[in-house]
Amino acid sequence: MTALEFQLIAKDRDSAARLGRITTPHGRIATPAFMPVGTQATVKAMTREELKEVKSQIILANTYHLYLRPGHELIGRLGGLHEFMCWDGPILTDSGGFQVFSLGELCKIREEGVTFQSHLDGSRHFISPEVSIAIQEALGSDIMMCFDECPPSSAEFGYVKKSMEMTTRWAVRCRDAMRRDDQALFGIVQGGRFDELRKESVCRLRDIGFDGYALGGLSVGEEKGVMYGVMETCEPFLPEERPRYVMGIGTPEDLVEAVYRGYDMFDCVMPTRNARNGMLFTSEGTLNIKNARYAEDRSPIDPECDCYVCRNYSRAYLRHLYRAGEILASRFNTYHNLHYYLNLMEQSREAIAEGRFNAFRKEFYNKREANR
RNA sequence: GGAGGGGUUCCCGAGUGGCCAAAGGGAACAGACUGUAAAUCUGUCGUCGGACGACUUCGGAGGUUCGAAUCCUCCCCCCUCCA
Repeated sequence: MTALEFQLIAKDRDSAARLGRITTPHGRIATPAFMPVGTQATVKAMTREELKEVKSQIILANTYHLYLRPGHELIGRLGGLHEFMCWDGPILTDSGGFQVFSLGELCKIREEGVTFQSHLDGSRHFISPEVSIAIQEALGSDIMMCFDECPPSSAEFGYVKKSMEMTTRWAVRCRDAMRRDDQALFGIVQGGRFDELRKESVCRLRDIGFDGYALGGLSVGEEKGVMYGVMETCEPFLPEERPRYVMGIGTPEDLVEAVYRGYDMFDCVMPTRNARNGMLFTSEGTLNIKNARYAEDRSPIDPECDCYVCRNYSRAYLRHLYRAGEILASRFNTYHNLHYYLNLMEQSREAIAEGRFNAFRKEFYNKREANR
């Protein structure tokens, strides 16, 4: 598999943090990297130009959603996802495994695959590892994800063990189903909160061999300590020369902690969804732009931020836009939040490159503490 | 001038003798959101008190009744139609 190259550029002295570079057919990605989520072939509220302005290097799209609408075959006929959505950078597609988890009762999971009902019209469908890969190949993403099962954090050992073993078998089927050689495939580590299952999952995936390795089944309701613990458990067993992706995280703190523990790629709906719900990220913590105390606040969202929104607009105006239900509120809030996340990653990379990630991490927390 | 309809808690609006501090919606205030069924969802929303409760409310004033937003009398205001 040569569709993806990973170069390890530097390792932090005092932590597991690492600086790297991924090369895909659609460009390079400096890691650690945050990947904005564009489930339905759009990062909600953002144009391509805006995504570039905030320095998005790679974005996500979702197999499940695009299969249902507009249909992966249609996207394939139109030249693939890059051409369809007019994004010429790298794209990672999630396999649809997470939807099996989040759609709950609409799904039935068996060894062959998952039968489910569309959340759009109730129609019945079937996705297996082979189908998921076929969809992702039609979409033409740079990085495909294995089709996996993502159990809730409350799942007990016996269930998680069986689930992880099935996910591992599915991983083999995914790899065997690949027909194209210009796409990379990442395996997904499962095993819930159980260290021995996580270890086993990592080792078995490593034996199969993937272009990169992802931790799945995190940020699904478990305690922070469990999440960080799983990262620590898996890290020593992950091949150093391959990118490591923690799926679905997280808060800014989660990202800093994951980088600290040696992970390279992250994605989360938090900056985009929460933006649309009025929650903004700043160097001093979060703020809810809906709150009455910003009614006459002339300051920018984050005094330390140099994004387009912070350079031009006041909290008072953004609060007004939100309350008035104006579409610009979603756009500005999303723009700022993505800028914050992507900037946090850029700063992390600089810190690692300069061998001061620990100090960076400490300062990150100090600023928050000072303004509580 | 005549006929009819109506004034309800910040707004709109249900309620027409007790189960009404009063449905529902909006606004307001606060919270949640982690591989997006999300520009979504939850809570509070007369005053005071932890809960139970107490007190003050349904245009105004009086009255009937054990009990009134609901019935009666007068007054004030608004709307529609006719002249």
